[in-house]
Amino acid sequence: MKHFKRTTITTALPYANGPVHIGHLAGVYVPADIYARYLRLKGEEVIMIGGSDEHGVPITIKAKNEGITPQDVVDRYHAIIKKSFEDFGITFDIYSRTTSETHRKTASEYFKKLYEKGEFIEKTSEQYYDQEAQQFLADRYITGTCPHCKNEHAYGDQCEACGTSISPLDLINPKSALTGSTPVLKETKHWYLPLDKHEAWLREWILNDHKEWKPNVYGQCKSWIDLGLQPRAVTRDLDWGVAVPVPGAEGKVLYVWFDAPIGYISNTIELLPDTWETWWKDPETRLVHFIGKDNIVFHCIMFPAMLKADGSYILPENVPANEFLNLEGDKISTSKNWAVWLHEYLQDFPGKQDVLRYVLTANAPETKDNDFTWKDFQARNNNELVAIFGNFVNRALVLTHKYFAGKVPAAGELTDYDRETLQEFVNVKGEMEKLLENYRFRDALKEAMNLARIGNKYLADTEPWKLAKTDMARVAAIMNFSLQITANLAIAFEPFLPFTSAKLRKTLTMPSFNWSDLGSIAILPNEHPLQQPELLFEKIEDDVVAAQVQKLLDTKKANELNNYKAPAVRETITFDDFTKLDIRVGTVKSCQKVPKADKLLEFTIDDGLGGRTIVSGIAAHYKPEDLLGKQVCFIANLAPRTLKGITSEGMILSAENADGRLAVITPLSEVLPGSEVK
RNA sequence: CGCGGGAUGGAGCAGUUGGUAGCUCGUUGGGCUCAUAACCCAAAGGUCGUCGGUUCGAGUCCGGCUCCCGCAACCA
Repeated sequence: MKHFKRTTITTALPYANGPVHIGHLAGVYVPADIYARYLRLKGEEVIMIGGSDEHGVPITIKAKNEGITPQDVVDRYHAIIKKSFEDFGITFDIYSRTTSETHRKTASEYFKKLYEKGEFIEKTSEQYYDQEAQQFLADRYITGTCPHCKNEHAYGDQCEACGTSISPLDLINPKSALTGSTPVLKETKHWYLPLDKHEAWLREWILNDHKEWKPNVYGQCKSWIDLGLQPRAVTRDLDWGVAVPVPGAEGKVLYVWFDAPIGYISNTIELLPDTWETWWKDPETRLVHFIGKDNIVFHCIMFPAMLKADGSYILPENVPANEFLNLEGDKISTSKNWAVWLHEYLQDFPGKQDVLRYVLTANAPETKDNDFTWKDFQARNNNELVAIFGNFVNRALVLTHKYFAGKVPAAGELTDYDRETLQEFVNVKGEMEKLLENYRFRDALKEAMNLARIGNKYLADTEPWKLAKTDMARVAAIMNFSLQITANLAIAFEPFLPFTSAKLRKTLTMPSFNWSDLGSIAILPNEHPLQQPELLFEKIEDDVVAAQVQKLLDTKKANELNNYKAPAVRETITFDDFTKLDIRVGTVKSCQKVPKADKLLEFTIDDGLGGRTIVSGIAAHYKPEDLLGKQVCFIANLAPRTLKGITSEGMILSAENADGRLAVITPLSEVLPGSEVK
């Protein structure tokens, strides 16, 4: 493996139209922080760059909807995001924003340099323009009739009814989603980065030189390159963003995908105004982009093409993109509020940053989409952190305080069993390094956890509490050995669980510590003083996770209601059509469940004409006794139908709610059975 | 037939160049009692989405199909 002098870590810039959630953390920030902490612990030079992405159309839409300025929107979310990262222990060297003056200047100059070098091509095209809103419309903000299936609510890029991709120009009867007005076609000029000209070296660089990239990353790049790269627009007609700094570009800004990655550079400049170039241009610097799977082509193809077009920059050494984290079986969604928000977690679980860090790492979506559930969160805390890690540390410290007054007792000659145990973790440093340097954080964490497992087994097998009656010298040796394992835990967990590691080091009176000590059993000297143990983790009770689940269920319920739109009215019918329907009121004389059918209830209805039998599929919503004696409306002249061997003579009417719940229709006051409904 | 990734015991995940399927949690039984009813040992549980092919031998290679996720607006 190539040796580097220093490492520049970038983390995907969270879009400042909402707070950060566990999906962002699991995909990007937790792994990046583990990597950064690990490298620092080894004494390497490293910077971790972060910031908010604050430009783009959705922010302007959100601002418009709320009646505030885009700046208000990004100020609000930037503050929340920055604070929650800090409290969570993500160790950015800088967390800035793309609305900063430094960024505006940097991005502007970056564009200008490429422009002057002739790295762009100019194209004029016709696009839909909303005269009322005075802006060009993104494809998604144009609706109209689908040319294929005639669905009237197709979007400018795709018809969700028939699934075909379409161009906004094909839409019949286009309408602006912003104002509802009919947009007009208008010519506009844009600058494009000709990715096709970069294809040859990109192919060589990724497909030959970086076969070690993760399969999802490599596969997606290969697919793009094999399909042939197309020029991509780097400017847009919009008033929120970095102005395009060349003549003839009034009212145009840099497109976010061009703008945002330059944020990595401008934030480095803000951090290190004098030496930033070392971190971006020296071939002995390792550049690593931590991102989610949705951002792969931007970081592997487009941003490298931008860097190459400039000519003075290094290219990323790796782009360890993660897959996605789902929440309780459904995908996380900012707009549907289906998420565990970091700032809310920090409020609901004070002091438990490491629990979330642990769960997100142990279940990180490194190779495929994974699922976060509160039940799993509780189980991993109670059965792993508390029971294995916390418990071992507590055992070792309590026993030492009991037998040796809180001072590290003298080590003894190693027995065969001691040596056997040592053999199990003497290589832990090398193993963890190999895994961490290959971005396999989940496995590296498992390796660290294994130390605690070894410790528990060691205590169970050596049984110092029994030997205390006969052989205190051996007990001393056992406790020394156990405490050395505990010290190893403090080092090994620093990248993963920094708060816990700090607490543990305090208890062990270990002000300084070295990664290179990992695997050693001579970390703590004889007579080294220990503090009173405090519990590293505490159990999370059922009611706490139940409350979180309930919070999500409430959200889900609220979403269903918010998203509910009454179905469109059907085709007009004549009065004659209506009179064909014979709707009556009847009284329920008897009602019972139909055997071997989940949904069916069998009714006997007094219809004033001698009674009739009706079978209705509402067993999931009503118990038979709920409806006995009640009056219901039914269609009296519907052709009979046999259900589960019972002939149903009509249909009982009920209304269906958004969540699928059924409500039987009943007259407001009692009428004679058989009365007509008109 | 748009492109990429995924589908492995109850749950969540590993499975490197094809050679008798592993890990953590959970479950069951036993042991221990220093420890946050924690810890240790053992066992049960999978025809590796599906159909077909290559091979002495396939979770692993090839082809068809099904389902999930992502990209093509926004979103890790």
